[in-house]
Amino acid sequence: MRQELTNAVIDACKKLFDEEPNVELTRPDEQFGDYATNVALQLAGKLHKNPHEVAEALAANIQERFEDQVADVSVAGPGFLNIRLSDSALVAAAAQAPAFQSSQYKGKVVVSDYSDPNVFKALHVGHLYTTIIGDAIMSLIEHAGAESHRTNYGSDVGLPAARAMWGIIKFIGGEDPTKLPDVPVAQRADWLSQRYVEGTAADEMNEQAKQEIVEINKRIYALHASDDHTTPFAQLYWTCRQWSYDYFDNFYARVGSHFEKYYPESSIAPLGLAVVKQQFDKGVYQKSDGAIVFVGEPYGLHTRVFINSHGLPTYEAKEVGLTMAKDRDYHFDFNVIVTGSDILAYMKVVMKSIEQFAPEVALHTRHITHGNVKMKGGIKMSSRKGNVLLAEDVLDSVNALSKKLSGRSDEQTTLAAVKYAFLKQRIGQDVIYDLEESVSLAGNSGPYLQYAHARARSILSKANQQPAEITQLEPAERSLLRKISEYSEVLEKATTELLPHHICTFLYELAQVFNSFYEHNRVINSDREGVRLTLVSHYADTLKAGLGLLGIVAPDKM
RNA sequence: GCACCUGUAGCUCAGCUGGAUAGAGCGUUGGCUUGCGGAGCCAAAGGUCGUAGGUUCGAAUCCUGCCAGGUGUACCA
Repeated sequence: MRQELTNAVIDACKKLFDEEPNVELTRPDEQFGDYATNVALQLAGKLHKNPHEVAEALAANIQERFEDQVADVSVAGPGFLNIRLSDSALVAAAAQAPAFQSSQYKGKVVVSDYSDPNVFKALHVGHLYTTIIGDAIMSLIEHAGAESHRTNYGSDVGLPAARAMWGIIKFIGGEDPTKLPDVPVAQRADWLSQRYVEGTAADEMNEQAKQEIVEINKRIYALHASDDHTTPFAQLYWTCRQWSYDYFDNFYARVGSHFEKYYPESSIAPLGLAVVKQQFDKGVYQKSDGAIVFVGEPYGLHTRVFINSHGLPTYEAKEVGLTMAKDRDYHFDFNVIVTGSDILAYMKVVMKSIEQFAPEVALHTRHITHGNVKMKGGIKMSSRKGNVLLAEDVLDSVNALSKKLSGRSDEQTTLAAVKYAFLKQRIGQDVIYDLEESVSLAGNSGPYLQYAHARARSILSKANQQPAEITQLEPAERSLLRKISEYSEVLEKATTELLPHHICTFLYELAQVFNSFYEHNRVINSDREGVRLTLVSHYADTLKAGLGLLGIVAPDKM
């Protein structure tokens, strides 16, 4: 309906004024109508006419075209054209399947990587955030018709791994894998992250430890190169590495995420190294101070090291390897990478270098960046200092808060609260995490929406009549249906911009409209029960669909 | 220094491809429960949209300067 109206407005402008302006139908305040456009204001200046006259002429023309579907076209304010649909047209618009197939994504292969935790380190609130964001973005793309593949770039080599290994060896008093069973299963993840913190501290404070860690770093690469699983050092490494992956899997299962593939850095580094070396020979990369770099200055970027002077690949070379591996494995149409905004500049250099030898790969890669999660007061967390808020602690503390409120522990409510709290904010800026204020269970929150859904389902389950076809609407009913009809437009916007927060904003507004309706209008045992049941049913389905895209369960009871 | 991002109510945020009285939540104050689930509803107070200019019929939204904060700026990720 929206598209038909848009076309009609354009056509009317052509016929009446021989102009083809940019027409966008917006959703105005309800008092003005269902759709509005400012074309008359645009044209008036150009034509040197009074905007009201232009608008009046357009209004009459548009009204003629839609006898049944448009109830009213009026001119208001400085010259806005306000269109009000007839009840039957509104019913039809709202009944449109909430499916939205985007031509941009339909049938396309989209591969993503996000979350990207480091082996040996604990998952902190930042991982939780990036996982939730990444999931929602991929849901949107998937829902738009893409064939999606979610991957996770887990780092298991490099300096952080070396620091952790140093800490492990020091703690157990030597390269002795038989000591590992002493660590209780439930504490493995915590134990590893402690060793990492110790290794990092030593690396920064102690010159001898620093030397040892450089050596360990080389040995880790070497054991991968020789596929060593037998030496004590290798056994220590592989066992602890597996502990980390088990821990990741458990956590992702808890939040409802699933990655079809891990790309461990160890398997990516050789490819990155090879590609960079190969392209070095072809002149893409250059030698500088014993390292291999990409010179970014000609492109307005800066120069970065891809292979360091020890011959080891840096993050940049690994990122080259990862991108090429994803293309090799999936032949993607789109490659989506979700990370914190702190690596924006690096990624530009990496992609610019890839563009030199695989332009289509670089062109089809979209790097989405988000802000950092900060503590109340804007304090930045640091895993190196060990003062992080762990991902699981966030969930556990919200769970405890929820239990205090409702008297029982409910993981679905907890996840809804946390996911929604993170998703409702536009992606890009830092988010402040505060248990009391940010992760709320009331107001504009996930649990509010779950509750709203459960109430609606409860009404439906207690109904006496069957839902009836809507032929005519009372004002409050119309407001509700009007809001429901916005869903497909919101979905389109969220998908086009890859910004899930638009869905949050809409769902909350929708629930508010419904709750207000519900408070003032009886459904069951009213003389309009059948019609209202249809509305409630439609509303509940819309809520459920929207929450589903956000990765939030919409329970029938709670 | 340079580059990028941010600055909207006490707090946390929407609104930003220019448009009709700048909106929510939390918090504060006051109402609503013999009725479909009160995690709810209704209402009030609270804003020179960082600041100074510019463009425009019209600017929170676009442009420029300034102020404040954040991130990045070669062998960490």
